[in-house]
Amino acid sequence: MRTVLMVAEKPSLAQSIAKILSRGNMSSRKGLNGTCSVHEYTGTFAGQPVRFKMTSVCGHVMTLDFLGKYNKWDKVDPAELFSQAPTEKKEANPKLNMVKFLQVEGKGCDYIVLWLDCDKEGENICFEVLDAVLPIMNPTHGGEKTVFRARFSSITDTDICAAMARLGEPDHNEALSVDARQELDLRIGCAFTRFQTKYFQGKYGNLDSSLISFGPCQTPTLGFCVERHDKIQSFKPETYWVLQAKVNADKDRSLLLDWDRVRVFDREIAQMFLNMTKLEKEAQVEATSRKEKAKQRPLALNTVEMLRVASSSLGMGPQHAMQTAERLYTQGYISYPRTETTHYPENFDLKGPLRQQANHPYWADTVKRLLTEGINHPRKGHDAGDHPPITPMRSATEAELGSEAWRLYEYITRHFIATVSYDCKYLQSTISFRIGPEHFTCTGKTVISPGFTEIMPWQSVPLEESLPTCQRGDTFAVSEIKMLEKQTNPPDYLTEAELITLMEKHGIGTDASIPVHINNICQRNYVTVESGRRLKPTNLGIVLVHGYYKIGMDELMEVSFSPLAATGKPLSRCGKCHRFMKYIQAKPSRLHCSHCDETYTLPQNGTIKLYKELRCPLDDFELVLWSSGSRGKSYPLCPYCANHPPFRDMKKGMGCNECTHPTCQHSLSMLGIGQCVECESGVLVLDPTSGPKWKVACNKCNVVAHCFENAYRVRVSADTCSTCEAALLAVDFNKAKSPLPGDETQHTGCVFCDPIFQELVELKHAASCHPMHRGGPGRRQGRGRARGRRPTVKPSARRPKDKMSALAAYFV
DNA sequence: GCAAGGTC
Repeated sequence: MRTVLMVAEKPSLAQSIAKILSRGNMSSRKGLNGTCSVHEYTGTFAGQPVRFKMTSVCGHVMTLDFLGKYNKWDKVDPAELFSQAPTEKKEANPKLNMVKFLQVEGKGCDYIVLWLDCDKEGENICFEVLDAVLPIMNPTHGGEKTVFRARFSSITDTDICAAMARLGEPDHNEALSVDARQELDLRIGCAFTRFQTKYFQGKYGNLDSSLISFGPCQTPTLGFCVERHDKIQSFKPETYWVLQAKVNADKDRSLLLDWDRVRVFDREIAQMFLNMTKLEKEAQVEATSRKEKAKQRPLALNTVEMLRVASSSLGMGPQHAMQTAERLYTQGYISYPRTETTHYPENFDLKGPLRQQANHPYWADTVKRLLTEGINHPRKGHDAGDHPPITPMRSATEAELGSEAWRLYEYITRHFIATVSYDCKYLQSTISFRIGPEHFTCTGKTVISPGFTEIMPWQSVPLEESLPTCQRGDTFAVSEIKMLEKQTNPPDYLTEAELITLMEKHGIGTDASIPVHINNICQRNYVTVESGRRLKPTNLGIVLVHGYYKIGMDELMEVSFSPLAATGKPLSRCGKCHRFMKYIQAKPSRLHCSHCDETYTLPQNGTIKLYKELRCPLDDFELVLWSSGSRGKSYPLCPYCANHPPFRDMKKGMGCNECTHPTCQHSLSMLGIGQCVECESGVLVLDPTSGPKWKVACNKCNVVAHCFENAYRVRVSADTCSTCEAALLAVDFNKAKSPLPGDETQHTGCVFCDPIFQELVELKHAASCHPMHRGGPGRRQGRGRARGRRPTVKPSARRPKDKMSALAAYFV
């Protein structure tokens, strides 16, 4: 007979599930670690009779840590922990000998069914179990499937049986996401903790810097406390004014009325309203209403709510409350105390636990009444698929439990009785008054039936005097009307209960770990617990959190500045997503693609325009035209190439006039004419956008040659000058404006050597006309053919030897 | 000596 090994996440679940699947017909024994049990029974699986072995692990089998040698704080740079230090998986709890236990039980098994909790951590534990067990299980028979995953959402007969009937496979990706989470937690936590601790160690006399920890959960937890502290510190009280009126209800009773305007923040305005009402002798009833309202019974109790109430009403910290609850659970007084669920399964036996309380000295009457008159169905809550809500399982007295455990038990029990009790019903009466032109209201509540508030008296509708019976048109004598000056108050420090709510809302920690994180920030001396279990950050806690904000800077900057995506104007299209990028003019000017979340720096100190919607042939980004002004130079550039140079000999920030692309029409290769007359490495490049005041500009220095004014077309020819190797320019003029001899409108020649062009070219500097920069005798006038390649050949090799003075005269 | 997750 083949054997099916089944593994749950914890011993209690293995037992419950085995009980359901075996219909109570199983034999149980303890495993070798003394903690996990094995429940065995027979049944059918995959159409054959089999033996089932249901057991469990105890949470995670493995834990992630750095290799042992990285434990030496003095010898390891924390930065190494952040990225390079290798990690290894170790047994989470060596005492439990979990791997050995799984292997002993798994040996000789043919199939495995994974009953781990149905969340990511559970999925990860599936693979921890498989790593331990698969190598020692029987070999598979002809590719038959042997690994199964049971997916269930509650521990009920129907759900468990349905899961068994529809087994799937474990999800490796979910498990891997937990591996990633573990590694991030470890690296971030350890690296920053060691860095902070070492940084502050021995620096300040009054600071206990033995351990200054940082973590992805504990630090945000502390952050909430400091945030509240900052709100208190920066609070500026405001004065406001309220009108308060009293009317005579009966002979000896007066009624306090609330002003419909609630309050005003301007004294003179308040005074004006007072003046308008203070001489009135009567308050007139304008309307009355009576509405029946209900205060809902509580949802069934889950861990987080229990911790909240333990803190706020019992003054019991979450860690302590959890320990107490666990003891009550192991002693059989309450059900499993770690659950997110606030919904009882349909077939949950609510009367059983209730009957247990029928003779309790404190609430026997209430319970007996519920049992005889019928219980109310609990409200529909949230089913997280883990465990039923926290429920008292057995009656207990204070003497039996001791004061602390009793108080928690009493609360859990009262809460449970409340969930099967009726809502509290009350009558809300409202009378609307008018005194002069101003409106006032008076409300009163009277309880119709207390419902659950009988067992939870602290939830009672506060006793209020009932309102006099009256109707529209009645009048009451005004006994007093006055103006009260009050002030807005700062919030108080965060209560533990509020912190738990914030953590839950922001997904910091889990129901099981929230108490640990809160405990951590207390133990590390980041916060102290004040009266009413309010958490007041210490100087250390405040300084740390403020420091993190400063490092992040965003928090401070965003107050005054808007993010990139919300700034700038659409200019050119991104080559990746083909959406418009925004041009941010503020220095340093850049283009930002909000879709790709990429920023491209642009050359500074000039203007940027779209360049005819032309695109770079390399990356499809739309080109932009950079210009230093009408008398300066301009060139197209590709935003992507300028930030990611496409060729080896290009540098960041280069435009198309320095691009060595062999065929692109905007490149140096196609528009370059010859070496610069002034600088060593520059090349004069035709600016194709400059007509009709054509320019040739050096792509390195600020030399600009103005030429061929009024030509309607200037092109760089493929031919070169036979004397100086510079590229020839082909120039076209209109007939009317042609400066060419005869009636010529076209001419092709060398810009340096051609006598006809001599009159048509003038050298200037882009930025300055200082004589120092003018070309002249003795200065360097190298130039040469640069087309198709950068002038990598030394200028001197191609410099015409006998033309120095001629060129000097020519260009000045 | 460090994190966070699971469970005892």
